[in-house]
Amino acid sequence: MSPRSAVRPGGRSARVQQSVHAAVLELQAEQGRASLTVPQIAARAGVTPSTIYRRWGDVQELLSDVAVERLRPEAPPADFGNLREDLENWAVDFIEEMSSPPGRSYIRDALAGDPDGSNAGQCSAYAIEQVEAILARAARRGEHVPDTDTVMDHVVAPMMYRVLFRPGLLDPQYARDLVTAVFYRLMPLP
Amino acid sequence: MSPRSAVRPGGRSARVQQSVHAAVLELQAEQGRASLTVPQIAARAGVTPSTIYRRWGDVQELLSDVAVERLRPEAPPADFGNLREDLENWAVDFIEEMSSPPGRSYIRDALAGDPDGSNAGQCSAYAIEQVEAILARAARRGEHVPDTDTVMDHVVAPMMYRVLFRPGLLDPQYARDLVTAVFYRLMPLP
DNA sequence: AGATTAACGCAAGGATTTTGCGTTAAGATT
DNA sequence: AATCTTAACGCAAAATCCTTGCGTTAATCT
Repeated sequence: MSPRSAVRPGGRSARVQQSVHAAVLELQAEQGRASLTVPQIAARAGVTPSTIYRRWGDVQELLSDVAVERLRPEAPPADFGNLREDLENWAVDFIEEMSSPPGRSYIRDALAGDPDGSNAGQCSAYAIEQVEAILARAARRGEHVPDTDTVMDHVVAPMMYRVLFRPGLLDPQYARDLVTAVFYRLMPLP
Repeated sequence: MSPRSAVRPGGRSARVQQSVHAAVLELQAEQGRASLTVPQIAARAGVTPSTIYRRWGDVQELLSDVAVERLRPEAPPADFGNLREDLENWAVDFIEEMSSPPGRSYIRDALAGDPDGSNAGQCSAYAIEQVEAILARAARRGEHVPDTDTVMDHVVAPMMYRVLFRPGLLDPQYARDLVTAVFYRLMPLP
């Protein structure tokens, strides 16, 4: 749920949403998100504060809304011709994006202003979508592929756990090692 | 960091912290955490709002402080005599606590009002402490044990990911399956 | 016991949030 | 295309919350 409830999709409402989002991004870049206030965002966006309060409720829900939009993947995962490289490169890109200061900030904002968990669900839906694209492509090639949930549990989840709870233990090699472990697990036992 | 900076540990400061924490828990139980305000908490605790503002900054940091305290394990993991059962039972307890409505609420609060990530770090430190206790006990018995990080990455992280991002996919059997997978991985390959 | 100073209470001033009401314009109907 | 309905907006007043200066209390140190 971007805005508080179903919003008229076009015209003035769309313009307001766009200018408010743009104002948030501008002000975040200028002064960080700690000191953002609704009246300030409203002034920059050219709307009245009450418009923001009625539509988003408070600053956090607005920031959560903006964060989810910025976390949406912009392109399908790159195709390297085989599952292993596809997964490894996607995981490395993912960890680099999510562990960067803005990435971590967006994740925390997305979770913080999300009373019903729908924004968090959208974040995982983005990751699932990307993983499934990689797995489906590999399956079409005839490769043996793990379940989506296996990749989510053992590649995505460990990375996100460290982003949220253990920053400082994150580097591209960690992402590669997690992918390697999934392939190791994929091999048949004696 | 519970309070904003080093706080005098005893006497009046300790009483204020205790009564404020108690007030938060009471009001949370009575009316949920969405409508909590600092003046309301202050009134219930018998202190002035400025005391709370100066010590915790805002409602979120206070809630984060309270949440971390409630997430602290109360006892060391139960001893069933072998690693497998110790881990399985601990993981089941963990998932039940973390996926319950209050558990999820505390985790989200702990993350939300935590500008520098220290409260989040404390949460993972609690889990690490419990896991290490289980592993050390098994090692003393002479059992073959996985690394702490392996358990954190492939048991704790997937559970926490689902708690935060995919509620509805959580049950005790999932916790057991994650532990099973770690043991499967522990077996030597041909 | 006395000195030092962190933490608290009070109260004023400033900023933010809420709310009622009139107006605008998006989407539906004919 | 003109009209109707009502969601969304702007404005402004009122309520609430947050900040801050200053005097007081009491925890800690010597």
